[in-house]
Amino acid sequence: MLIRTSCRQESFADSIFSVRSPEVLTSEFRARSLKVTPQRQLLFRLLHGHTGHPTAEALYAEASAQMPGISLRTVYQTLNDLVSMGELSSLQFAGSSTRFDPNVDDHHHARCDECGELRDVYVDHFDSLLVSGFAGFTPERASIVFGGVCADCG
Amino acid sequence: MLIRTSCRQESFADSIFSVRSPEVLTSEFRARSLKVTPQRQLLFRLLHGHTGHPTAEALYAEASAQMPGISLRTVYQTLNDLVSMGELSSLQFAGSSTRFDPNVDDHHHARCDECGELRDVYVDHFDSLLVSGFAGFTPERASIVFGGVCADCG
DNA sequence: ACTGGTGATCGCATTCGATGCTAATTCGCA
DNA sequence: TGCGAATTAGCATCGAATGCGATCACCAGT
Repeated sequence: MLIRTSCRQESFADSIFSVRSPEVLTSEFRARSLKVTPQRQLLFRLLHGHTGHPTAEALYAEASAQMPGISLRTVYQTLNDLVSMGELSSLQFAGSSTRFDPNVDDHHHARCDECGELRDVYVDHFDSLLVSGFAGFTPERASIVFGGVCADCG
Repeated sequence: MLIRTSCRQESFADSIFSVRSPEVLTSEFRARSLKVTPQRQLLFRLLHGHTGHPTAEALYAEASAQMPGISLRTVYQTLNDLVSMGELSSLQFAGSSTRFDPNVDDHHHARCDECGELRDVYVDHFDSLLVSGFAGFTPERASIVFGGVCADCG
């Protein structure tokens, strides 16, 4: 397949794309009459600065290390809250469990066929695409997933 | 979002995109030492001409009507065989079960946020996209999913 | 500070989609 | 026609995710 790539990644490397700061999330939760418990604060911290695409289980493992006894149920609960507040997005792929994406920027994904590794990619000139077949459908969003092999598996 | 749409759907409406004919699938199965049972023949027929994106359960329901006693297990088995032969593709979305796509043409999808309805769309000028962030990743495939509202739900 | 009320936590049960397993059966080549 | 190999069907199992409910804890208002 033919894909034009740009070198813009250097500029991206400088910025860190993650969920908003624990402080902001705290206010957001309070504003919605949701309580800010130690469990939630821990998850806020874990997510902030997270550049990967962790599963609920992975976050549960990280959280358990710092707070033994925290429940997987609580992790799911908080992640779902964040998703419905738009502070986090969730991704689903065949053959693996839901991944949570702390990057809520407008971006897309590349997924390795071998190991399942997921990386963020940025797409320009999206509006030069020419789409046929909508016929009454009103598009509001688009997400592109590139399949291929990552550097490690190549 | 800004998306250019073309009127090419009229020309597409003339063609029928579905899985290959039962005869072809029969030869394909034989060529791989896979047996062509009545259950499989039935599924070949159901899939051929199918323009939607049925789930395994839906196909099982259709199949059961014509062959009471057929097993859901067998339906999954045959669908998976077809997928690994490249005669069918499978799609997964959050909150719903795997959908099988009899259209193996190069195309993309639009999915209604309300009812989950899925339609095929065709994209031109894909190679005018400018992508950054691959960094070692070798893209081989891309799939675009448009989210929005369909004609019925709008 | 204290306290009441409302939401959260946790762990267990449950759901749902999908697959593993296996005895009995059937396909298809010779 | 017969034999070996693949398939079927049904049940068990699995994994991800959610429902539920008793207990607990945050926090707004006093």
